[in-house]
Amino acid sequence: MRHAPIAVAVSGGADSLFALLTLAGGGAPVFALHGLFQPETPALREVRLGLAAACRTLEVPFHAVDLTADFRERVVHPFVTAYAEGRTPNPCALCNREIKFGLLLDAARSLGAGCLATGHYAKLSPPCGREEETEYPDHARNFLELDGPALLEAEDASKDQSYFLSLVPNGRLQHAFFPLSRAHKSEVRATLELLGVTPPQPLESQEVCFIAADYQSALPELAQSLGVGLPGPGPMLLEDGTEVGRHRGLWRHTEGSRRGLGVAWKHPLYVRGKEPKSNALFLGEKFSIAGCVIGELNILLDPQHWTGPILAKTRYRQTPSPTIVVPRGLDRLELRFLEPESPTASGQIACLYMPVPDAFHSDGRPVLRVIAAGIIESVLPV
RNA sequence: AGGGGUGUAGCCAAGUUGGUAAGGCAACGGGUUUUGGUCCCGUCAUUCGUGGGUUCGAGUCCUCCCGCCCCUG
Repeated sequence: MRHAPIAVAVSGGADSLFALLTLAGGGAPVFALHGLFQPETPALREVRLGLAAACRTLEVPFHAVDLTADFRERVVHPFVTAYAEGRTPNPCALCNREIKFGLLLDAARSLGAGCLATGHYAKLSPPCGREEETEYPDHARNFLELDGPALLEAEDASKDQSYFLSLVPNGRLQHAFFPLSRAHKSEVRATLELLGVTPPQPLESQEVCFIAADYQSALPELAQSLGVGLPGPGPMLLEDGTEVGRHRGLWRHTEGSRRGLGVAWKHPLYVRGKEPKSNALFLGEKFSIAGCVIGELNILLDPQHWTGPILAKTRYRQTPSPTIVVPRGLDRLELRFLEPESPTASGQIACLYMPVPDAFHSDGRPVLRVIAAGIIESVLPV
């Protein structure tokens, strides 16, 4: 039986190139798909041409699709709007939902692909277009078969990106494929080196891809180009109401942050909260939060199966920690952390995990499955 | 005007019986990192309001002047 080809999303970086090489070497029909997310600069043009050249060498068809307008509308605009309204957005999570596994996946399928592979470090069980894996015991398989495919943490814990993928709906994950699920970063580098392949974009993608430097210096211009107004300077207040200075815009600060306040105090001052209405920034000592309320939910496993311990992650680099989940109406969840967590902000992503029974990574830690995620609307004080 | 106090880096602030300038904050730089943030590391006073003096040696003692604060009139 003839399988539909697999499209491989190639950004120009090492990880997606490794994904392409892995699949192209596997004998299955593949083609490369390069999404243009931003207006093409000379540097981006170099990346695109480099990818096209690499694909010619590999004898893999290469396609490029222009998604700049959609990216601007669905990722950049909400990003700017969120800051303007006092939230702290997570554009990467939105991009995965809207663009990579939204429009780019659509493009892949309209080009005849059955699946879209990307260079993300995450795991799907079963992977798109493949049989269920047999590496786990029965308990695990029974759990993984519920509402599949199951989105799992990657083998390489330090690179796991399931958090950023957690807003992608089930129906979309069915067509996703992550060749790097078991790869380690060092392996990716070594393989590329061995094959003598140099990624057209040598630097790791980090920070916000559509912002060259830091967001603070780029946001005013972005906002202006999108016609979004950013609030201006306002007071910085201690909790007793003492004004200790002026901030240059609430969007420059986020809850829990310390740096950039410019206020010399007896101890470090942290942002305890913002009040868009009065344009005030509240400062105080370092603090923790007891939980949060999330909306815009993406339920990946029916809550009737949420019978085991649930772990939550409210930021990318955080060990998932035990949480009680309480429904709040029909479309919200309240997370109550068993232990206080460091602060997070509205607009950020909370991702919920459950350990897969009897399933462990090679380093012994349990395999975690993403069961739901949502966007943080408010945080609960300790 | 009189009495008391005080003056150490951008801010706060230690500096012991004089011995050759702690620490915190901020800032800047770097590290970790496909969001923001946290965190970690590094850099940051040849000089202690100013001018003299005592001393082998003074931020630390004496003294002049200057500034600021408080109290009394």
